[in-house]
Amino acid sequence: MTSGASVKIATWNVNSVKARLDTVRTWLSETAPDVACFQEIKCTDETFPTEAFESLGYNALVHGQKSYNGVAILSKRPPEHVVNGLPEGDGDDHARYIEALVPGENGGLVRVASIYAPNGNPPGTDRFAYKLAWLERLNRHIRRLLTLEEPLVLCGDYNVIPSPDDCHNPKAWEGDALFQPETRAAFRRICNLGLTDAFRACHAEPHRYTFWDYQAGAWVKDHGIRIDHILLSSQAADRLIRASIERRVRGWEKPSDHVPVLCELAI
DNA sequence: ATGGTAGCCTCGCTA
Repeated sequence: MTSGASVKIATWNVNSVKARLDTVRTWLSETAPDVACFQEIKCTDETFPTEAFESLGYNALVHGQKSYNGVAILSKRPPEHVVNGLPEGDGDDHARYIEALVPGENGGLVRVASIYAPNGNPPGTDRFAYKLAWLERLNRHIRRLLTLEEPLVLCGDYNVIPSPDDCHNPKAWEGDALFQPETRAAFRRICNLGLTDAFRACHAEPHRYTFWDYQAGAWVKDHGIRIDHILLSSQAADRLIRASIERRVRGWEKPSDHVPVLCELAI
C-alpha cells in the first residue's frame, strides 16, 4: 500500500496574533497543518510576526489592519496567485479577505481563502446592512471562483450560526446579528452554490462549538456557538478525509475566544 | 435588566 498524500488545512480566529503568539506557535508545532488561515490578527502587514512563523517552516501572507480585523494565510509550501481583499471593495477599508493558490504534493493545487465576515451587531443598523452586503459580495466572488472547477477551501469566521443546533440556547441568540433570519439566509445562499460544510459532512452531532464568549462563564457552562466554518467546493469535498474542532485549545492559558477548525484532504 | 471579559494602545470601541 502506498500512503496517499494529504493536506491539512486549518482556520482560527486568533483574536490578536501578537497577544496569542505563544499559544498559536504551540498549536502549530503540535498539529503541523500544511495551511493555517487566521482571522482577527489585529495588526498591520508591517507588525505581523512573520519571523516567528518562518522559524516553524511557514510562509506568511498577510492582509492586515491596525487594531481591528486582519487576515493571514500560513503555508508550508510557497503560495502563489495571492488576492488581498474581495472585489467591489471601493470605500471598504476593512481587511477581511485573503486568498492564495497553495501547492500540495505531486503537483496538486488547492485554492484557500481566509475569511473574516463582519459581526453586524446590532441588527437594524448600518453595521448589519454592511454585514449582509459583505456576504453578498463574498457570494459573488465565490461564484466566480467556482467556475474554475478546482479544489477550493473557504476557511473562516463567517459570524453566522447556521442552525439552532449550532448554539446552546437559540432563544438567547434570537436578537443577535449572528442568528438573524437574513444572516442565516445569506449563508445558506453561499452553501447552496454547491459547497460542503467540512465539519458537518464528518459530524452529524449537534452542539459542537467553535466560539465561547469570554464573558458570563460561557466556556465553563459550554454556552458556545459554531461560527467558524470550512466550506469546500465539490472538487475539494470529493477529497475530504476528516474534519475536527480543536476544542481543547479553549481551555489553554490565555486562549482566544475561538478555537481552530481543521480539515484534511487527499491532495 | 444588567453585566459579565479581552484586546487595542484609550479612558471608548469592537467583539
